[in-house]
Amino acid sequence: MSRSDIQAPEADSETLPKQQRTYTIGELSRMFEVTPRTVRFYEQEGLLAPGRKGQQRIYREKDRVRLKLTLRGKRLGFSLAEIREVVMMYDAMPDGNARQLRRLLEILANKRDSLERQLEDIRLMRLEIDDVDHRAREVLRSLGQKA
Amino acid sequence: MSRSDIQAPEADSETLPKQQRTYTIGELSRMFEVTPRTVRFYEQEGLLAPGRKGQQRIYREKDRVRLKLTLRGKRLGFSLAEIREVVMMYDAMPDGNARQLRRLLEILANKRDSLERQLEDIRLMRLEIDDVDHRAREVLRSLGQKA
DNA sequence: GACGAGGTTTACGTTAACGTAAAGTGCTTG
DNA sequence: CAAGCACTTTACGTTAACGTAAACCTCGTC
Repeated sequence: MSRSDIQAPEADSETLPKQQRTYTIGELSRMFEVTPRTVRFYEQEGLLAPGRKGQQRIYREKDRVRLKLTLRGKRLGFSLAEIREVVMMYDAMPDGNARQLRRLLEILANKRDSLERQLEDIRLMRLEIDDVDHRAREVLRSLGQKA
Repeated sequence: MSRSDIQAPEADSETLPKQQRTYTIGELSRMFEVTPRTVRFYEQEGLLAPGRKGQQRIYREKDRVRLKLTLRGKRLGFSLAEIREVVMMYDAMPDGNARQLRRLLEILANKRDSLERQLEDIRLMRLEIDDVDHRAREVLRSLGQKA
């Protein structure tokens, strides 16, 4: 090992003062089962803002959380633009002027409404699925086959 | 009014034997707040199969329900291909051979899983939103402004 | 019979969210 | 030092889900 004194080696990976853990793009993408391309694309879209060591990206906890939130939003069918709306304003909060904050509250209320609608949609779709399921099983039984 | 005997006029719109009510593409698209283009596109993708009177499309209850289900699926972030998977097999059921039916049950189980994951995602995202909401309100208060 | 309101087909355009390929950089290991 | 990873930038390609425009029918109406 000819590494000099660049930074702490990843020897002790679990016993850190909660502040230092970083990730490479490869680690992150494996962790969430996305490609590096996707991670870079999210950065380009303003959803992530990793640091750099030379030309390499270094991701911190904050970035990992953001990525997690982003992917969760995607699973719910939100666009990256919508996700950014919330995620970024969350960061812009500390220095937040009142207008921005009110705008944020507005957006949050909208998201909440959207989620409620989704809940209802899920409920209904479940009913439909159960219905189709029942019918299918009955037809199967009428064919003399067991479930 | 010089319409002859093409079909029942829409005079009695509520007292029909449950069998005859039809819709034009314009009616449907207004009803669901989508463009006619969208409705035609869904047909092209195999999600709708309206009848024809001459060159005009005529939609029945069945088509309206399909459209409703399709849009619900979209709100939940499913692709048209995924939606078609379920919607079409639902129709293919009556004549269903056992293999098709088992395949359908499989698909349904997957959808159910997907919905459960979404429920969890919604739950988590709600927590996040509430959190951000709280923080924002507190910052606002610290600025001497109410809510 | 001109016309306006709806419908139709055909076809090219657009946006989001990446995929994929090429060519280069930096480290470490045989 | 050659080779091999893992990372980087640049840039063009691709797919889904429509939008948009043009050009055409077909009514009932003025």
